[in-house]
Amino acid sequence: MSELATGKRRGPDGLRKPTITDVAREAGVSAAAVSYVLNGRLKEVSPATAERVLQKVRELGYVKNLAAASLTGQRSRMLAVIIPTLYDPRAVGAEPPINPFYGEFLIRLEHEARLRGYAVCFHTGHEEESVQFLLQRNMDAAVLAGFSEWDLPGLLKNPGIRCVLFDSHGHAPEHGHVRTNEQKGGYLAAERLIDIGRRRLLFLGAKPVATSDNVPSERYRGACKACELAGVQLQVMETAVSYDAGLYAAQHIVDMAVDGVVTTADVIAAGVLDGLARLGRSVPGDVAVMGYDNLPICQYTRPQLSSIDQGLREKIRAVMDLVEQPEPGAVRVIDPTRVLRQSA
Amino acid sequence: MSELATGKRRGPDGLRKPTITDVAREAGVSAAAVSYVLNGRLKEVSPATAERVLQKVRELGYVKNLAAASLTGQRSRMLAVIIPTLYDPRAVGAEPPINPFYGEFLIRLEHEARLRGYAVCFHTGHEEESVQFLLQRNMDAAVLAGFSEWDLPGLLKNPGIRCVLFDSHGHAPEHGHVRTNEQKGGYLAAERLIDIGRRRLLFLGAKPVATSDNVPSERYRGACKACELAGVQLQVMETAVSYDAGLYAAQHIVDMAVDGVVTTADVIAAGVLDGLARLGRSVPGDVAVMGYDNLPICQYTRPQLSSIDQGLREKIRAVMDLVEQPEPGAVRVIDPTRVLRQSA
DNA sequence: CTGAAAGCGCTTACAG
DNA sequence: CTGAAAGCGCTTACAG
Repeated sequence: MSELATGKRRGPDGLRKPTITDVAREAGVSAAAVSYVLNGRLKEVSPATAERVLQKVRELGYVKNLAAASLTGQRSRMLAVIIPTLYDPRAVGAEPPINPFYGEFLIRLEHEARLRGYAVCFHTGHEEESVQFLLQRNMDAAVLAGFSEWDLPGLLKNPGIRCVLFDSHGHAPEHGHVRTNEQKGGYLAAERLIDIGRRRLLFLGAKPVATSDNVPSERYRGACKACELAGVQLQVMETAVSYDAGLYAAQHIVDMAVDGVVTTADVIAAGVLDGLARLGRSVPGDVAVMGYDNLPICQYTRPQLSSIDQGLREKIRAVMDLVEQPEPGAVRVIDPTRVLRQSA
Repeated sequence: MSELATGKRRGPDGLRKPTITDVAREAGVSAAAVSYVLNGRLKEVSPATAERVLQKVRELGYVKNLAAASLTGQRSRMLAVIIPTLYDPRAVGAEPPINPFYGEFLIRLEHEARLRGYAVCFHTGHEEESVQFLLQRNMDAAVLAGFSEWDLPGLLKNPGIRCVLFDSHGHAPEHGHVRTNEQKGGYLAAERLIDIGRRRLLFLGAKPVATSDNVPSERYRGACKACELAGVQLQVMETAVSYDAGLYAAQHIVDMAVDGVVTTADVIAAGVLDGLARLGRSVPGDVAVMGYDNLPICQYTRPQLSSIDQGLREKIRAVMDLVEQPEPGAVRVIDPTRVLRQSA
């Protein structure tokens, strides 16, 4: 308490963290001069002074307090990632399964962000909570991942928040957007099944609503197009995005006498694979299955999952480009690719 | 530029984010009064004033700037997670595989932290970089995940950083520690293999150095104990923590005529499974395999992986307890449990 | 090239 | 119960 109440942060050794004032005193210059040196405004300061300051910075182990710096209107070089749909809302309370895609996404984004000098915070709360989070912490930008139309308004009409929308749908002309060509992804998945002779296809995924333009719906539309071109039948079944949902769907797949399945996530496909195995069906013999995301788990399943790779690396770079150089209304669409393994 | 230079953050609509001063003016009180209300120090302020302030807060959509608040010595309610070993250092440049365990860890930690009012940032850089990161951003605490003796010194001898060490080894008596009883984990894994009649075991994992006390070494020691008790042979092979490393190890497993494998990560085990399949060996028939971590991928492999569950949920709670109530030198050791599936 | 001053948004003793 | 003042650590015009 006392150490905090005084406003002087002290470590276990009782030492105060050195401030810009300490450095200034030690170097015999003003705090302003130190600030100039630290910010590379070398024309404001003589080389000799700069050298002396740098020397003291090293000696004292001075590190700039970015929270204070951000207060004066500088950028905080901190970035928030908001992911509202991380947990299956139906699984509240227990330990809900997590789509491993988001772990990949977060960690790879942090890597790219760090190279560009940004720190990343992430937040999985909903609407109101996220807005508070962003406003409170003075974030330079927010990466909104997997948002749909109805999640957006609160976030977007708040002043001072620069957003980049990732795999999100909704009207946000002031912000940048990065997404995969989802229609093409759905098309590639269905096309593969058709190419290997399947004629009764099933689309399996979260809310594939034909009237909306969210991610699963776009993929659905792409799959439809492939099926229409080939004169092939496409049924739909809504499921949660989880292994268990896929497991559960297997019975329906058998009942419907389907011979090819397009999923919207590798984890769903993994569940389908196991469900079908339990029911004695062979994959891809009886039913061919396409995953989506091309996660590492595609290698682990038996048979290994054919999947759609969304070009995550490229998307993440596009996100960071828009964070650094905002372009209101910019839309970067990355083309997905098909990765064939054993399941289709 | 101009908007930032003035220090007034404006949104796309040109509105300044309301500050405590704005609220004070509107409510006809001093900024101090608003601060008191906001911080629940209600005895400092009359109920009528409090009501008026709260009313204006709502009206203006005021949100406290936590960066500013943390400057005056308050807690920032922000927490850093540092994970130095996230990427395989050998795989620099390319897109290195990520152990999915860390994604789980991060996401579940954020969930628990959020419930307790903390935001979480994470950082995967090494030593110097991490120290800078923590110092610059005024973090309340750092969760150091997977550190070994040689990574620690720089972080620990810096003033003002409260740390909780997670699955880490090294001398840090001023900080709290949370870990699994790794010896028991190794013991449980080897014991299972012995129980099902295996007599030639192999330990497969990162740096299982018998002289050190890092995580893999502890597990190794546990496995040794089980083998000694049963008079069973235990060989060792060092591998990276990845699917490919496991795949690669399969040939050696066959060459060594081993009939049971203890791994230190589910991803390694997944690779072993596939490698053995390619070589025409059956699991668990010819070789039984134990994973470690009990990740969701244990369900996806064929055969499904028997594994050691490290009680992540409980560990995360312990971490947050120590973040909120530091106890220098506290060591919370969680017992792992064995989860049997098909591979052993 | 250098320093004193004012300000960022917030909090906390301290007088009234 | 309330307000004016000083301060947290930093930055930026603005005089010298």
